[in-house]
Amino acid sequence: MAKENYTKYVLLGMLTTKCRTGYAIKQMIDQSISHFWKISYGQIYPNLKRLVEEGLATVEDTSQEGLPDKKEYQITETGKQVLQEWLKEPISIIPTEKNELLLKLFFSRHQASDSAVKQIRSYQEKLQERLNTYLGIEKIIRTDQDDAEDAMFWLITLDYGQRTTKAILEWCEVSIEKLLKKSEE
Amino acid sequence: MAKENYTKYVLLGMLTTKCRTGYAIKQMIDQSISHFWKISYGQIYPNLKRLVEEGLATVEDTSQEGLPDKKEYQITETGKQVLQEWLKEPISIIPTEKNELLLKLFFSRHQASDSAVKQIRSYQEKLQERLNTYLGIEKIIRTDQDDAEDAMFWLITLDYGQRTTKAILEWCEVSIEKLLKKSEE
DNA sequence: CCTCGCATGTAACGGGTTACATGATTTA
DNA sequence: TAAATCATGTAACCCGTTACATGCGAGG
Repeated sequence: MAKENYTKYVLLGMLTTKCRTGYAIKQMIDQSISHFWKISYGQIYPNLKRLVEEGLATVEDTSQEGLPDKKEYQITETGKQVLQEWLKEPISIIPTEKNELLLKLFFSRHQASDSAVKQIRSYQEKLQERLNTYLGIEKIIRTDQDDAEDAMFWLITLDYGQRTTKAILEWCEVSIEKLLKKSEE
Repeated sequence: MAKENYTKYVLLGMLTTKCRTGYAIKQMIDQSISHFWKISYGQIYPNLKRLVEEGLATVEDTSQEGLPDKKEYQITETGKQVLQEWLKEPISIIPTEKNELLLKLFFSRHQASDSAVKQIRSYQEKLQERLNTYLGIEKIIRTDQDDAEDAMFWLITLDYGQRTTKAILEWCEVSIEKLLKKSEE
């Protein structure tokens, strides 16, 4: 029941795009999958090294004029196979995402109603910002013709974010109303 | 920027309900907030101990006939205050939940379309089950008149789960269609 | 001269899961 | 007699975040 090392597959997948360096991968992630998968350099660099050790990628040191040296990674055939096998593997469990707002609401009997309403409102604002970010990402994907082959799948993942965000936004409205009604009584 | 120890507040909150022992808390969580907050004994017991050390709860050893000994916890006044302060504190960030399905879809250009469709279908089934679980929880909440004061808030958190799940279910339908259309071409 | 962008890396720390250990009683 | 329920607890391990360290070059 070993926990899967997803980072490995993220890196492998990213190496199938134009990304070649740890730095570029990080940037790419921030602009594409960051709404459902964040990653830090603390994970990227050690794991890239590991990929090479496992024969799933190769490195090449490149010195650039006027810029710091890079390590350019490339996925190997074995790496591609490992990626494809993982893609086929069915997802075992849908993990439950922890939600601090819901946790607070769950115990909100110990709080004034308007205080709970405030919490939801601030959540709402943040979600609205998030929705805007999604629109930004969508623009990037639709503009960048380099990745036309990938675009469709990327847009599907984006759609997920947009739909769920909208649903939660509606929930915010409804819940605020419920709470206000209650405090009127 | 210290990471908050949410477990502490979960336990504090649970101690405001009928739960008195670590075992009972675990059960309660599994039946109520498990859809947005899971917890294991490995967290519960050490943290209960810590609550007592910090004066947020008290313990009492109880021996029962025919049953193992228990440690009955009770929240203190300080504990209640700490809980209430935390409830008021606005949520800093909405964390991004990691989603394995989206990760796979994002890289699905390296996979046959029907394989991606299979992934979504299996996700769909799991979500359907989850929706059923939510209905089960709803029944428990609506039946159990012990917790009438809490019920409203509990139902609000449930509603969140139901709405988002339905939205994702719709997304599944739409995405499958998109993929099928694509493979027809 | 300072900051930003490019670029790589590590160590400490903290949270959480899993597996293991124990043990009584009831029920099938 | 085996399994399930009640009940508590720990240690190993993994994953990930944060903070820190380094260093060059361009532009303001």
